[in-house]
Amino acid sequence: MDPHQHPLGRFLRDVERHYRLPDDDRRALLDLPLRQRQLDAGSYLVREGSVPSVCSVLVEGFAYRQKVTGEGARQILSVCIAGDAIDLQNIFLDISDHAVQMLTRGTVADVPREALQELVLTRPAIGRVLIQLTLIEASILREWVVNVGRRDARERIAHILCEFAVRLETRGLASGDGFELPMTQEQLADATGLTSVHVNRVLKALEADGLIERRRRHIQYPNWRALQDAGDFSRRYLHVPGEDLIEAAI
Amino acid sequence: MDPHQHPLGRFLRDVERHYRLPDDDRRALLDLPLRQRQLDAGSYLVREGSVPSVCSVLVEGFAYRQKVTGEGARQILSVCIAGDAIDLQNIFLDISDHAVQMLTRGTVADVPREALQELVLTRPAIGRVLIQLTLIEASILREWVVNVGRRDARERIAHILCEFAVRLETRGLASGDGFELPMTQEQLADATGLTSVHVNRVLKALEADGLIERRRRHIQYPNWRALQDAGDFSRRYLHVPGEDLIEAAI
DNA sequence: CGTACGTTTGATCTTTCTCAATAATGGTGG
DNA sequence: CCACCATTATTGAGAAAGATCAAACGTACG
Repeated sequence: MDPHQHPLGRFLRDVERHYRLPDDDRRALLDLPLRQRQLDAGSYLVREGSVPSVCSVLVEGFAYRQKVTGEGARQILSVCIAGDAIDLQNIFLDISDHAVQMLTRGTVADVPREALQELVLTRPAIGRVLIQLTLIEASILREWVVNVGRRDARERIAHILCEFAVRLETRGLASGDGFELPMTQEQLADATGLTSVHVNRVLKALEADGLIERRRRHIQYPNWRALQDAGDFSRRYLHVPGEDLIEAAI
Repeated sequence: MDPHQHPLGRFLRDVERHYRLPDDDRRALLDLPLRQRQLDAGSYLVREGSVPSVCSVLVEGFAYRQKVTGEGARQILSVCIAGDAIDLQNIFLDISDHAVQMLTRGTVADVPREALQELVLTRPAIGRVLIQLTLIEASILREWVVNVGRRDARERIAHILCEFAVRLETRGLASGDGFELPMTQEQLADATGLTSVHVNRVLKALEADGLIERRRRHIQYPNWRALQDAGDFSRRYLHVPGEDLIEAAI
């Protein structure tokens, strides 16, 4: 069976890149009951404070996690791309501590919470790999704390662009030396703890310095090495499987 | 058996606050092979890039997670308190993406990685509750991204003080309206993305406004409600068990 | 009792924010 | 296909939060 036909195909490919599943475990994941939904940009997948009953996987499009402060400032916490499980958080926590919203139009597959819980707890291979995915998300959050806490605006923007590039490429959603940035400059600002005005100026500066090229939202990096340096970026925190070698080779 | 006698006693009490374990699972955790170590402030529990072979539980004292940028700036990612498991991250990830260092002198109990892995994967109740703990850590990280990304200095400091107060009190390590802050102002700065000079000024301002009182590192908050407001603090993200009620009652 | 570390204070400088206005851009109904 | 509208992007000028630099002051501890 071609996993691309299945709504969870991209998710499963990512899972198995991290840990190869026994046939019956893969089968069990593919046989999970699910309901697909088409969603517009801006629609909520999870609301802060809600009690989730499903666990969604992003089939197509982009989404983002988000929290709003008492003063109404928004902080974006992560960007989900096609193939990401969105609510691993909520499998075993009863109240959502943050919101998830679609960034673009897209498709999600909702899986009943209990069904996934059961697979995680009774099938060691599935448990292991989903824990791994959860831990990688936490690793990315740690890097975001560093990004927002200890890097200046230029480094922050360069860093987040590098992260996108690597994550999209790993998923096969971008090729070579460029990608389509799925967010506005305002959203980029909310992800980096800056204002949209400043993001705009930094993007122009990066462009002026030849670190990126832009046509609308399309970003290219003619000098990938230089962009990584500008963003103090190292892919280690992404825990991309099989890339310890790459890191060692550089 | 009095869990206080056992090195993992505090950890286990915290675990069971989240999810009550069957007797044999509790037994299995207590029977885990472990080696205790006494450590000085500053000693490393985990180094970035290392391949961990043990999973440590903090028995006594404080520790902190940390990452250093290319420019040498340090960002503290979380503070571990007695009873915290330190390397849940590293159970299923092979290379550590950050360092963990003792904040004070203290004691840790090292558990072989494989032994804990096995318990998590074969005993659903243990798997469930350790996943919960991992997810709560991720929730705290999200709040830290917000803190550092979208709050001003005064809010950041007030917020982290509130977080300490609640976490320490929950563990029975602080009582009523005060606690001993286990870190220097410089470390507080590294946790909040500020400079130590500015942290000092903000602390004085909070004191001048009657939000905190200080004697050395001892912090008191005569007006707990006001301190929470100043820090835009809500305990929801800490997922303290049984406190949905409290939140609802306020 | 001196040394090292942590805290406090002042003066100045930078980065980034704020406010405000203008220009592109994409989508929509006629 | 075109005019119009709502977003989004861009630019400028001034303000502010926080950083930096430098020095003095406490306090614990060997």
